Amino acid sequence: MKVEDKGARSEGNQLLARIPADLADPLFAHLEPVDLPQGLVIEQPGEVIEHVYFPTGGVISVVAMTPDGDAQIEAGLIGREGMSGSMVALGTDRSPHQTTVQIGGTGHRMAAARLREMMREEVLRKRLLRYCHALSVQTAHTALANAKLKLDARLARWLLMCHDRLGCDEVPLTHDFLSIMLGVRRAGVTVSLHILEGQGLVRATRGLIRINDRAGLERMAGGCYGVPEAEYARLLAA
Amino acid sequence: MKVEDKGARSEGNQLLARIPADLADPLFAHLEPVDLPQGLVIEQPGEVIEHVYFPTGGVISVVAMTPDGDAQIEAGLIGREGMSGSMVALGTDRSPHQTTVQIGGTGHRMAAARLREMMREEVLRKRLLRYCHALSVQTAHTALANAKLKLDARLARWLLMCHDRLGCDEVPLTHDFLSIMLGVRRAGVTVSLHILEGQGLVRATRGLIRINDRAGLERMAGGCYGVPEAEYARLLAA
DNA sequence: TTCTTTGTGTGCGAGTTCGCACGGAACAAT
DNA sequence: ATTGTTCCGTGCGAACTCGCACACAAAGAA
Repeated sequence: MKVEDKGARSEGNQLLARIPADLADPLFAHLEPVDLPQGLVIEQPGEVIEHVYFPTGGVISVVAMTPDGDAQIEAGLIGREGMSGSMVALGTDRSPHQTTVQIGGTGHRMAAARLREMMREEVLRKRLLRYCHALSVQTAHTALANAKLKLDARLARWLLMCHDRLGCDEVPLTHDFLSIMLGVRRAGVTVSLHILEGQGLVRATRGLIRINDRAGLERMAGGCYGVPEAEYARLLAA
Repeated sequence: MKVEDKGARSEGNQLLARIPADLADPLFAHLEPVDLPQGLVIEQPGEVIEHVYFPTGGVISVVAMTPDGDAQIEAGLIGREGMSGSMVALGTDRSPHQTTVQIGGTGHRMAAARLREMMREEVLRKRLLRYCHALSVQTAHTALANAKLKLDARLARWLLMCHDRLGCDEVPLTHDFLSIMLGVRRAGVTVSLHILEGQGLVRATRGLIRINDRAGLERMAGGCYGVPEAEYARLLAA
């Protein structure tokens, strides 16, 4: 294996980065590179999870829903900083949520059974459990945003979280997709985007939103962006 | 130690119940019975958690907030089925949330450091991590309820979750307290309670809400109650 | 090109919650 | 019995989002 290989594989996903070499080798032996096309359903509610995914690009979202499926909302956003299937690390093989690829990208996957074995390694276990905590803080603040923010602000927050994970100023999504994530009307998203555009924070064209002013978006999100991100940084960054 | 003692201590908190005897004895040696008066602040955002609490009565709530504290919402409800300080089990000693006693009661507490040691025991670790998962499902569905339900339904859901944890039809709370938990106006709670009362689901008097019709409340909550409860039952009940 | 699909812009009435504000009722303490 | 405090009921205009509906525009297929 060439030196770049290790660098490349470590850089791709931040959860898997900075793992000690003696652990990294067996770990990566169980990882399989995968494509993550937009729309791919990774987990279905109540169904056994076969693989967990470590994105290196793109965005995955966890959607909480009622059993009949007539109400749904995004409860978690996952990119190269995290992983899907965190509940496997918590000792269960399924969950009542649906998980899909929001923005296409790439990543690595591992059989859920392998992950359960690898969790015996203390370094990895600690890291993944801390991520579970960070993810649950994110979900809690989504609950906060859903309850207290108006649409413009929620949209700003969502775009910021997406921007963090993409590492790129262009978010390839339609208003329709966003409206599902935020649990609002498609027309409402259109209007709110105009407000953000009016302030020069973003620029929207057909199926694409370009982030122009992060600081402005953070202001717009009114204190509801940042706490989960800080918690992640505290526990899992460099 | 008398036989009843073990029965009593095991029955009190459902997370600690049904722990094998050889583990239960060292575990309970580290537990200290405590009173949980309404209003007691158990955790402050960003401050190190000294103890984790296993309620045997009453209700504890986890509140997510912005750093300045001018927006806050309940993100988790904990009773005798669970514990406070689950993030200690996930490997961190603090969180950005505030945790307080909503409805006074009793419980046991353990030093956070002791819990970290006890987590080496596989049986306990598995059980607590599964609880972390159940709690995060609860938070996700709170996000769902906050986004999609109107106030009557959210209130119904909240009362149901409280009822589960109290094992008693009387919820001793003021409209003001409820309004903070739900992140709405106090007056809004008053009106919504009248709607529930109008349908004979509850009966409210000064500082007290009596649950009359659980099934009716579940209908009112429109599918947003039940999923986290089922997940808990699947993973942690008998 | 022409047609079709998909995505976006807009309008309007209705429903929900907000913010504010005040009156009255229950309870505790003196 | 009086006072002070907490809690509950109510009203009103403003703000936000909804649900529905339709026109237009851009991209792709025939």
